[in-house]
This record gives sequence, structure tokens and C-alpha cells, in this order.
Amino acid sequence: MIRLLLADDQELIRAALAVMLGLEDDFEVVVTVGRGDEVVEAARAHRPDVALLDIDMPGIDGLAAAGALAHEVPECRSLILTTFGRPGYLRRAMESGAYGFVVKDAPPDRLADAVRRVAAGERVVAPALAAATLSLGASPLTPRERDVLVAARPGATVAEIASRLFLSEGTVRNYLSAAIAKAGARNRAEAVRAADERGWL
Amino acid sequence: MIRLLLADDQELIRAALAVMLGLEDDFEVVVTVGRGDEVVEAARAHRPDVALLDIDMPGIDGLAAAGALAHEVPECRSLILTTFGRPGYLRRAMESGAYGFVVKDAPPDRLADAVRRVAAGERVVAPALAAATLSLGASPLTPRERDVLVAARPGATVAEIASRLFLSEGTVRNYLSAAIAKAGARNRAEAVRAADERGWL
DNA sequence: GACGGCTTCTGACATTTGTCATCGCCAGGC
DNA sequence: GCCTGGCGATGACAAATGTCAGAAGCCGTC
Repeated sequence: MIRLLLADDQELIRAALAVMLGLEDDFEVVVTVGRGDEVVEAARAHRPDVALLDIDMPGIDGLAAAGALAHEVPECRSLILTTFGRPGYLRRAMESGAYGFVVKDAPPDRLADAVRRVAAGERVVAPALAAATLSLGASPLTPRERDVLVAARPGATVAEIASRLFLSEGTVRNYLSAAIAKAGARNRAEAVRAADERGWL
Repeated sequence: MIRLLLADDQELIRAALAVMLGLEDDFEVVVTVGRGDEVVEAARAHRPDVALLDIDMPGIDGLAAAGALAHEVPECRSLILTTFGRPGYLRRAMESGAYGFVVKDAPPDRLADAVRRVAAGERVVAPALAAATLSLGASPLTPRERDVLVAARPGATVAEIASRLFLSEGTVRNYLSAAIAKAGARNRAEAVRAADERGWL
């Protein structure tokens, strides 16, 4: 019997997945949570074999939760389950110590399969995504360039970014310029979008 | 017995919802589709009482599908099921002739309840969302202002927007300026975000 | 038929943004 | 000990963006 922890912020989805997975003879959903920062506690209390983690969650995100789990409850293996198959996400998931990565538009039997393999200690990744990740390489952004892009995300002006990061405006413009070049964009907005899609932020 | 059509582009979610809803004694999921443009055809073939429609789908989106259903298969009532409880979505859903609107982080029994009410001909909306929609009012953007903002969304330059909409650059700048003012933004990027969040696009 | 509102355009203007060269500082690697 | 590369800054410049006023045509309404 494989004991499962299920973390997803959308109650309906969480419940539906719990029901579906519960139908498998060898699965038992022992606990579900709706926030990333409840994952470790729940894992300690219920000792699941596999934690199914959505990325988009309040508190801490699923990638961070996978990292925390790997440290604090290492006998529980993480399987990331997410809407977005972004290369950067996969990379970060693997770096956080996750064992698997499944996108939400995969066929349902693939999920059950992935859970069983992860429970057995295998690593599971969609091959297409893995290829994309390898071919794309890691983020070329320096930490500071990334910070500036993140701060620019909601449509902030240079002045706002500068004051939020305690930098001079000129420096912010320099970092933005570098980030735009590295993203192959012609725009701040385009750069933010491109970097976001590749999981660089 | 209430016959259900289920439309969601994410296979896993679609399957999980189908399983969960199928457990209810009085529900029967008669068909599921993964694209908006397959909804009408499926409804004609399987005669569901209620269509559960996600908004985010390839082909046409759930709101457009609800509109098409209302015209072509009026005995099948639409219930929008979406991640984002944006006021503008609700407004458009109601204008498209949908009978209900449920967000994906609602508790699972609320969904079953909503389906039964919609099947009975009632209209179902989350009260908080309804209030937000009414207090926000309709979009203040003129059709052209909206077009320009949509074209600007991916981070396009004025020149690109102009050539895509067959307008002069000056005109585009004027519309953008007006849209920025109406959105209460200080930026093109901020205006796009604000308008998007309010469902004006 | 006058009025208002939307669309489209022009021209002018101030501001913001993006680019580039150049500098000093500091940490790591060879 | 020197070289590289990230960090932070300045100054200058060109290009893009945002704002404003004005004008013409079109449509609907009162």
C-alpha cells in the first residue's frame, strides 16, 4: 500500500484527485493540504511514502516544499504535479530533490504510474520536457538581473524598482538592459514574459 | 439522473472531476472533451442536461462555448468552472447565457450543489464574486482601446501594434494613453495587468 | 439639425526607457 | 599575483513611450 500526501491549493481539484487516486487498489491518500507551508508538518504526522505537490500554492510553493521535505522527512519522496511544464520548473524541481515531475494535462494513468515508480525510488520525468530543459540550459541571468526582472514584473517603473531594491536608477537600467539582451527580447515586458515562461524567475 | 458534459483541457483534472462527480448517485458524466470547439458537437450527440465548462481551453474558450451552447443546444445549461474568479469573467459568462459560475477552489460539495441547482433551472453564483462584479461595473474601455491593450499584452512595441491593427502609430499611442488613464495605471504594462485582472480583455 | 461619443489622424512635447562606455570594488580561480 | 566576473555607479545619447490639443468623419439620439 502506497501512502499519499496531496497538496494543491484548489479544493475542488484536491478533492477530485484524492477520489481518483483513492480508487487505485494500492493507493491510500492519508492526508491532503492546501498550503505549501503545511506540507512538512502533515508529512511528519502521517508518514506518507509519496507527496504529490502542486507548484502554485500559498505559503511556500511546491518546489520549496519539495526541498523542505527532502531535508526534513527524507523517507517521503516528492512528485511535482503542475499545470505548467516549464523547463525552469523542472530544473528547480530536480535541484530541490524531487523524484518526479508530471504535468496536469497528462493522461490519468500516467499519474498512477508515476506515483508507483517514485514510490519504488525511480525518477520520473516527461521525456519531451526533459529534452527541452537540457537543450535550453540553465538561466543565464545573474542573481541581480533576476531580482530586477522580478521587481519589474507587475509593470513597475525604473524608479520603483530602484527604490525597492535600494539601487540607483542607472544600475537598474543597466541590469534591465542586460536581462533584455539575454532573454532575446526587445522590451522590458517581453523580457519578463520570456524569462517567466522559461522559468528563469 | 442528471446527465453531465465535462470540458477541461487538462486531462488529469478532467478525469478526476469525472470520477468524483460520477460518485454522486444522481449524476452521470455522459461525455468529456478537452477543447472548447468540441463542446457543441458533443452536446448534440449526448444530450447532457448540464455542461461544466472550464474557461481556459484551446479552440474557443469556455465563455464562447457557453454562448454557442445557449444558441445551438438550449436545453443544455452551462455551468462555468474556472480557476480565476475574475469579475469580468463572471459578467461575460452571464452575458453568454451561462447559468452558473463556480471557482475551482470552492469546496467539492458546492460543485455538486451548483450542478443540481443549474439542472433545476436556477442560477448559481458565488455571492462574494457577484458583489465584486457589481461594485466594479462594466469595462470602461471602448472596443478599440481594448483591442490595443490586447495587442500590447505580449510586450509588443507601438509599431507592431499599429501594423497589426492597421492604425497609425500616433493613434495607437493615443488609445494606449486613454487605456492607461482608465485603468488607473502609470504604465502600459501596469494597464495590461490591471485590465486583465478585472476581465476587461 | 444640433449634440455627444467613438474613431482616426497629425504634430509637438516632456518623460521614460534602453544602450554604451567607463569606472571602482570585491571575491574566486589558476 | 593576476584575471575574470559579478556588483554598483555615473554620464551621455538615441529611441520609445506617454500626454495634450486639435481636427475631421461617422453614427446615433433627442
